[in-house]
Amino acid sequence: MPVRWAGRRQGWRGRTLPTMPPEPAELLTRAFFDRPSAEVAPDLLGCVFWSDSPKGRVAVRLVEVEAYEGESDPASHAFRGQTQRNAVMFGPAGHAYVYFTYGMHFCVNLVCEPAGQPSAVLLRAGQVIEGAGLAGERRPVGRSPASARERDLARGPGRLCQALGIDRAFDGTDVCAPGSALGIGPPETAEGALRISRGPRIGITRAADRPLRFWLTGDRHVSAHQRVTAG
DNA sequence: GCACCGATGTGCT
DNA sequence: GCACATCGGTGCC
Repeated sequence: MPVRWAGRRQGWRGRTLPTMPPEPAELLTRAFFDRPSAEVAPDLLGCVFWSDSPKGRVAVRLVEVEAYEGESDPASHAFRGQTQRNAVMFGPAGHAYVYFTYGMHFCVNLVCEPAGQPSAVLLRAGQVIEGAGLAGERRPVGRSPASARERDLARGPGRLCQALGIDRAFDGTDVCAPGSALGIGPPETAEGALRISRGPRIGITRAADRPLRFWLTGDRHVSAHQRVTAG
């Protein structure tokens, strides 16, 4: 009998895991996301995030995330208060905040903490574990070798959204609700103790020293180079 | 492998 | 205007 561990408030790292079913049938609960983003972020590593469309499902195993806080975090979109663009960040936990950036890319975050306390975790990179064919169709055909193309399918926040077909239409999607176009579940298999590194966030200029980026140590699907390790 | 740069839309200082 | 939670190409090591 599988333990309903996805419903626990705490993360599961360091615990002995029960045998999981082959399909990620269980969803992470809203209580899981109802915590500070810096606590949620490392617990998301190894989890399975997916999108459903008429063409099928694409699922990734998350390998790199970044925590963004609210008014205390100058790098957060919520820092200057609520606008139409960032409204979802000010809503309840467990919803997807999708924004458009650099004129051509989307990024997806999962909102943490209760309504009125804006914080979120940016999903920066993953390993495609289901629907690689569909993900490849959505990504431009490059000249790279096949192994690099597999690695690059969802390596980086813009690529991850492209592979999963995520755009602004997904803004506000409840990832904790069964049947949503976006969903997230616990790791598919007991992975043992994951080796997690942390360091400064990427691509920001303000509060660039805070170590709020988390990634799986040594994983080749992580987006940027793993220069800085602080634990 | 690494550095640089242009493409592009949106939301602000 | 300009800064941006980016990416893919080119050129060089």
